[in-house]
Amino acid sequence: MKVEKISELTTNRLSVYLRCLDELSNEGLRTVSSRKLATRFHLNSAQIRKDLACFGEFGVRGVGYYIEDLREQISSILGLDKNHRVGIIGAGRLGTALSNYYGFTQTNFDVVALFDSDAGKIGDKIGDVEVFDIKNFRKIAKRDRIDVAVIAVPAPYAQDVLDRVTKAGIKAVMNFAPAPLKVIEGVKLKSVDLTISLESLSYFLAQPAGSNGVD
Amino acid sequence: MKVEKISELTTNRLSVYLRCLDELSNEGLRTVSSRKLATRFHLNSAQIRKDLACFGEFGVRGVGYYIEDLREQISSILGLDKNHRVGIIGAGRLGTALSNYYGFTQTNFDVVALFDSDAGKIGDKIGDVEVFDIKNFRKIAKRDRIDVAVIAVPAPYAQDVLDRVTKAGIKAVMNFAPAPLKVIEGVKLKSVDLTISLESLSYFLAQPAGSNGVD
DNA sequence: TGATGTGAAGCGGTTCACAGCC
DNA sequence: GGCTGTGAACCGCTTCACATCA
Repeated sequence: MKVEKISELTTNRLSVYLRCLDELSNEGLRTVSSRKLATRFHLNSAQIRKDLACFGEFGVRGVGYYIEDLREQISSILGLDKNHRVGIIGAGRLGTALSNYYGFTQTNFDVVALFDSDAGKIGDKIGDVEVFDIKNFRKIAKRDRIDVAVIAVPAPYAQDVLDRVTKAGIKAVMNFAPAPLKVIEGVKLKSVDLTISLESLSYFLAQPAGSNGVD
Repeated sequence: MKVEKISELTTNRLSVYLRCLDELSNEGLRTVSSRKLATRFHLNSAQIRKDLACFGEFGVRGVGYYIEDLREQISSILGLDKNHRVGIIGAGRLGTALSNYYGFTQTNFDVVALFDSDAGKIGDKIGDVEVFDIKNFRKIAKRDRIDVAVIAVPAPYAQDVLDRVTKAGIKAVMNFAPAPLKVIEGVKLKSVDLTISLESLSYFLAQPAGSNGVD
């Protein structure tokens, strides 16, 4: 077992492994080897072993991994046994869509508040989540024990929003605005930039057929 | 100018540079050096120069880059001067939210059709986009000249949908389902996995404060 | 002088290959 | 025999440092 710093790429893959194990578990399997996992889900067996070895010796030589045991181990590593309370900033189309997103509703993340600066939206309810004035973020965040912020505002406002939520003590932020943001030490920022993804597709389609690589 | 294979990381950054240049352009600036670009937008100047050098010599020594000229060059490289027609498979919450997403409506991507297998949804209109039976994908894709597919169905159906759209000749696919998908040669697949992003935040929050790296 | 474009060095992640264990 | 865990090799991306040019 390594004690070095864990790469984010490794933890990202743990998420993937977990979902693969869920599928195998649903099929009633009890054990799986890294090779079987790899061939079935288009992964690399050495990488699976190396990723898991960062956190302990979960496997049994000659056998593989016990699926249920490994699921629990990975869940625990990823902190999926702890609940988080999410505040979404931006009650526009994206923000309201996210507040209903099953990824939030079916996991250990609960959306407990929306925020906006538009007086016309403040006080609205999206599902059973209320829209608050962004000016009251600190107060509401404290009252509702929000520990994760989701930025779903237009790009020009994203940095301001990020600064505001980090000043309120939020340590984990997911950003959907297509803008490069600067975050202070000790805060985790994950950006999902659909613009980049779309333009990447655009670039691919602009290449002469067959001359470009594929994911 | 290199003629080697262009890394996807490079083209992703071109998207970022383009938006940075848009901002500078709006401020009325005419030129910018890689160093100024880097310090202002939290980027690396050497990387900017190297990325751009892959496609030509756009800069002027002693001066920097002409903003308007560079914007046009990058737009052209990314194929943003060509229009694309998007079909979204999955008319659930995510699919319908995406069909209204400004990223689609304000760029060279037009959403022209939605698809679903739920008879209760087929024939509906989301905005002015109709929902078709996924069984008719090939026919509608041809009729409406769809060249980009967006997968917004639950994970267990994602691979089937991907196979169907690639068989219909689609060469560029954006996937929102949290599942590792296998794609045939010559097709570009971009996956946006919110589950991974959320679990990454969960992992970070589960670490003892200060022991974990930050983006 | 000031900035680009680029070979070379550095670094981190992936893959290989095998010792060690069940 | 089969599979894990892991040092070593490999590979690709990033960063440095500087020759080159306006």
